[in-house]
Amino acid sequence: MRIATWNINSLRARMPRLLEVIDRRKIDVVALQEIKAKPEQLDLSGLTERGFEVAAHGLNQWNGVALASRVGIREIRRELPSLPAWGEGEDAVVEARAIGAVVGETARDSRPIELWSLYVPNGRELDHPHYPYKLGWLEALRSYGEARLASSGPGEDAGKCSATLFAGDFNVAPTDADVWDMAAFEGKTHVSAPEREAIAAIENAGYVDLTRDWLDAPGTYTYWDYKGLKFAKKQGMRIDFLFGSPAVRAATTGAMIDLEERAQESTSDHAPVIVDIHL
DNA sequence: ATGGTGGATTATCCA
Repeated sequence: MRIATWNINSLRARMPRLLEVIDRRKIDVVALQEIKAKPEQLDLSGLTERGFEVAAHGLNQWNGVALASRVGIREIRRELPSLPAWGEGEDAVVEARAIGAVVGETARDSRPIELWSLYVPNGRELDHPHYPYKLGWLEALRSYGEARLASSGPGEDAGKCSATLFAGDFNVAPTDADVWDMAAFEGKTHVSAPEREAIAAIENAGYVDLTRDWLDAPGTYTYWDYKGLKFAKKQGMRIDFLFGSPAVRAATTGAMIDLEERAQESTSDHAPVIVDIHL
């Protein structure tokens, strides 16, 4: 099963590109972020013609996530537990920045995976209220991930429960090698110690970055700002990840970042990140 | 020091 995660920066603007990536890379399941649309605004015919089931979740024009699978969607989970709300008083909402689904119980793949498409809040500035919101959001993710592993003891269906995958745009570069120039990020979000500690806590809970071992580091990034020809100058950041539980990690046979796609005209500022998993 | 680009929505906001 080939699983991709892609911050697509508008699913409506980018549907032709998504279909081309799916066809060229033979993607079975894709987690999308920044779909920038409400589910009812989407024309999904290109995906359904290819045998995909789609689940989308979005509240406004800039966040919003989706999952598309052609190995089946058995069950949809619309929100992670205990995500913090953003906003004041009556306007406070739990933003649509996570959608989960259990996918992949087919003849080819003997065990299903609980897969989450995540858009971790950006944080904006270190002194902005969105920054502690981001840290709280990551802590809620860690807590859920830890509970998932703890609940899958040997007594009860351990293999099934522990096949968990958190895929998406984490808006954190976990190490200095994951940004093109640390000096350019002094005093900025995405590289601060608390953000990196929040990612490390998810790793310490038992989740593994499935791509790191398969990449040529440094300089293998997933995001390059549209501004200033950053892709041509190889000035990017690695902020898009698939974090797998031990069962998923053991079943991973390869990974790549689709730099070909990022080089196309009219594509997202993020590249698709792709892993092969054989459970 | 500012603005550089792009999307959705419509002159700003967000990334």
